[in-house]
Amino acid sequence: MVLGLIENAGEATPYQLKAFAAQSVGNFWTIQHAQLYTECERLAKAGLLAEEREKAGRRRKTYRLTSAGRKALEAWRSTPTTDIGELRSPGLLQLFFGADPAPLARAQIEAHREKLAEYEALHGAAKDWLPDGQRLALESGIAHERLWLKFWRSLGDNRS
Amino acid sequence: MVLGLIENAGEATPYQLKAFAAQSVGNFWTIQHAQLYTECERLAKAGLLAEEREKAGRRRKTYRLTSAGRKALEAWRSTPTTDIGELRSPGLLQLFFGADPAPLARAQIEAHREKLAEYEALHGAAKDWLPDGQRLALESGIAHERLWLKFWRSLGDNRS
DNA sequence: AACCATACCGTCTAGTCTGGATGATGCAAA
DNA sequence: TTTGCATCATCCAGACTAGACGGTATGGTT
Repeated sequence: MVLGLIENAGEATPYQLKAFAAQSVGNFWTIQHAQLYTECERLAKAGLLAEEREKAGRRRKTYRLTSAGRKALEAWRSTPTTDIGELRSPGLLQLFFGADPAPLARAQIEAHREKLAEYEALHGAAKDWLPDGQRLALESGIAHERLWLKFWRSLGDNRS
Repeated sequence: MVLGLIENAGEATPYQLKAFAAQSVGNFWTIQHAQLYTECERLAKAGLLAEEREKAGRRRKTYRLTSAGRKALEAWRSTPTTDIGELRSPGLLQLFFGADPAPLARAQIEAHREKLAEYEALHGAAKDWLPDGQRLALESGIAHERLWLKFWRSLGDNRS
């Protein structure tokens, strides 16, 4: 993920990566911001990133891909994973263990509705210039949000 | 999750919990088996579980809910979460960062198809006696698998 | 010119979790 | 009796989490 973000950006500080991630890939794959700093260091030590540090002031570290980094990213990208991940929905966990469906459904509907609105706004604004992969990932996110809404609406009192 | 599993089981050793989780909640919420041992200890220390250890042989530790544990579980269960979790699909991540859709789609379709078949077999066998929450969670899993299949089939060469 | 509010940016820590190795016990078949 | 397999528990290094904390730059106010 870090290599991919840096490829997109050309070059970036960890702090910038944090901002990039927050409004794109972060919607379905999150990491802590502190992690970005250690991960960049690790990747630099492994020779996949080149590090350049400001001499004065904030002494920001800027990273860019090395050719080894580009190669590693490309290798990862061209090896289709068969890992399907997991849903990891806290609401589903509560339901699984016997929570009362109606109030849970209300809470989840509200939250998913917000998320869906956010995705749709983004999609409307960006669908024409987003790279294919990013647009497809967003569309997948939208479809999943719609499914969640359908699921939770089918429970409970059907009033929202 | 641990409290919920132990409530279901009445009493259990961490090793048994591992088995219970693997074929139920583990499908959408996984933890490492080593974690079950430390988590049970932690919960026992917090007074939520009672621990009983065999005197001889394997010296297994068996856990059951204390009344405080029952209360904590019930409190968690009756506080609907607004956390919607995240997708965290490695395949989607590759797609997002520009992977070639066709071969990726093939790999994902195959994996999701297997998972769906597993869920459907389980659903067919257990839908009549499973508690509502567990059945609904399973049905939600099935719906998501179908969505994933639809998504990945819409990419690539459409040949599977 | 001194001050202040706010954004920007990076680091740190304790506790938790991961992946997987390691090793021990019990049981049944050869 | 040995051997092999399933059962069961623990351990470790490294990674990650949640969030506190602290420093730096900028522009506006007094």
